[in-house]
Amino acid sequence: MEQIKIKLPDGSHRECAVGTSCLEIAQSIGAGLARQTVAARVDGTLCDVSTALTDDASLELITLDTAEGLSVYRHTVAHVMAHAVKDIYGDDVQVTIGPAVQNGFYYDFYCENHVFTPDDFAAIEKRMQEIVKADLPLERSVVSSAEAIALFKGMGEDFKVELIEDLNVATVSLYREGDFVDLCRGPHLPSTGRIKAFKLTSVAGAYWRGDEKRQMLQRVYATAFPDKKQLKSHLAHLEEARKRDHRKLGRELDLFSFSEEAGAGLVIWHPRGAMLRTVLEDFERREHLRRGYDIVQGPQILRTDLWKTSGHYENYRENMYFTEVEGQSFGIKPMNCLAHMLIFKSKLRSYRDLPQRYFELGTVHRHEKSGVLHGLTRVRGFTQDDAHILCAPDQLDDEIKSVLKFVQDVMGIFGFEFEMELSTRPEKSIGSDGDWQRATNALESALKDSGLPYDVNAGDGAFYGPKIDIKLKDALDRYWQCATIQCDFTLPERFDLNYVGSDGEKHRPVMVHRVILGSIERFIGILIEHYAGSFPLWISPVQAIVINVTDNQLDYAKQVTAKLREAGVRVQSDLRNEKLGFKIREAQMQKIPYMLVIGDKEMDEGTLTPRYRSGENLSSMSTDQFSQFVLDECKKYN
RNA sequence: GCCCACAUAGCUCAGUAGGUAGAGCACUUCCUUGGUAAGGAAGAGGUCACCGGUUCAAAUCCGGUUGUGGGCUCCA
Repeated sequence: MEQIKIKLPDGSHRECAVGTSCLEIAQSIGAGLARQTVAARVDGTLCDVSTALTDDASLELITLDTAEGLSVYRHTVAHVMAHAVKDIYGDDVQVTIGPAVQNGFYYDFYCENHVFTPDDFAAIEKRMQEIVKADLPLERSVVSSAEAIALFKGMGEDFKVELIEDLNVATVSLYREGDFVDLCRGPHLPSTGRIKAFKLTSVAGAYWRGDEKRQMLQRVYATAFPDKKQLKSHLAHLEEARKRDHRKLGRELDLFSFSEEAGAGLVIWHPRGAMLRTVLEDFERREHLRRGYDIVQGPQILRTDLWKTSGHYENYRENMYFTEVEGQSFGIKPMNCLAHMLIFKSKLRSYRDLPQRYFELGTVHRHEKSGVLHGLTRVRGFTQDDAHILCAPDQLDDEIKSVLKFVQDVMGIFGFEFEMELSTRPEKSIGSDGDWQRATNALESALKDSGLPYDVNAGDGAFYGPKIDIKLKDALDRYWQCATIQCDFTLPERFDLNYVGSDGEKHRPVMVHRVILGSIERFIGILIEHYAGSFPLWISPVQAIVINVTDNQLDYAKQVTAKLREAGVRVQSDLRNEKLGFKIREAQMQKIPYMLVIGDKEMDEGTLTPRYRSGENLSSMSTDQFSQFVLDECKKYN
């Protein structure tokens, strides 16, 4: 029999007979590997493990412990879910698409007669179990598009027909398991019996092909794992996320609220939340001054004509709030850059004055669509730590580098890791090739300089310039877009900004928009979940609470509280006529870092005994010692 | 904005053949003076989100509005 030569990723080669399947190669290497293998890549093309090798080729076996392998696994479970739904609801339901996603998979169904609810999950899961138990093989076949269209038309699957028509290819592949057949590129597990653990999680609406003008489908979300243990730990992870939900903690810790009367998406900061903000804002002001920024402040409203000049009126009017007084129309600012440009324009600028770095904790209002609002992370009124750097083109490089360093420093302080993305020139854009090149180079060289990995999103930049987006990773491994650095060639042009160069001629400055935390509201939302409400001492709105054991120490406890407050410690007291254990419990639930216990012993010694929220008791110390300790701790971040 | 669901005391939630409301915690008062995650008793607290409709009668059924949740689309 004719032999072929298969190259493996480690560089080694194997000889085998023509027609040997990928799975057989895996088996020849080891039974364990074969059990783990869910797909293969032959000469760079992903395929089923059953694929027969007909020629010399390179082969990579895709195992379940890789992200790709897990995706294949989940994709097969998605088919099983669609299969189960078709079995139960029959022709009432049309199947559409069902891909694997971040933590599981979904399948979109079209159905007019039935609205899926979590009450349906048990029945669907039960049917899925039966399909898994039947261990049906997934059989791949390749047919002409015309044949496939005829097949799906016959089944009344109009969405599949549309998909095939739009693919506009000669042949398509189908996967069949028992009597269920689905259009699919694959690859898939060899049989349904390989599925070990899955769970339906939620149901939601989704537009057909993501187009809001098209049919609304019913999306069933689910997740699947190689074994029950991993599924269980994933569900526990979700539970932990629920516990940390900033909307829940925001209420429990009395940080903020929303009011139906006031309007959606407008945050009402309670004393503790406002203190948290204040601490962050003070931190930001210090850090910006230290790095050569000037603090500025623009008005909340600006004449509508100005928003027409900037182009915002034309492009983002729908999302702006307007107000009219005495026949004059004003736009409530959705961004802070306009006033900053007016500052630059307020006098003649020399190249010697550059760069100008204007920093503003700027509160903006954007009318976000009602459906997108979410706690603090998506609101209609919020404050950005916004700065605009106006510089000469040859200064761009240094400026971007120092912004990136700034981001790095701040993220380190809060204990966030982050990822970065560079977005380059889109097709529709303004500005000269030279400008784009220079700006993109500046961004790229800063990224390289940082020594951190980054992705490139080619053509994903704003129409007015390239940008770097920074996504921070929180304690639950979720990614959040916060910081962004954007080069802008449009606004300096539109507002005719210029400076006098060393040659005595007028030149156009480049503008860099950048935020570090992004929106204070959003950042606080993320911080709450990142720390699960247990803020580090330096940002805790309440750093310590004085707790007396009995009424006997009432006066002394009041003196201690006053003294600590005087020294600059954010302190409160709980002097209620309650048992110590009860007051400790409440302080614990409020996640206050230090509980300062005062009984007769402390009163006699002139001390207090701090209890850290971990439960650990420190040794007794004087009021001065404690306040010094707190201030020293905070100084590390100042 | 779209799809689905939800809205009862400060909080978490009960309250289905339509007959004007209940628990726990929190709150107030009293008793208790107790050393590290809930001491005891009593009391007060609700136009059942809002507007309209059906009905002898609506927290309950219907429509609308506002808000909230899960998604989709969007995020200058």
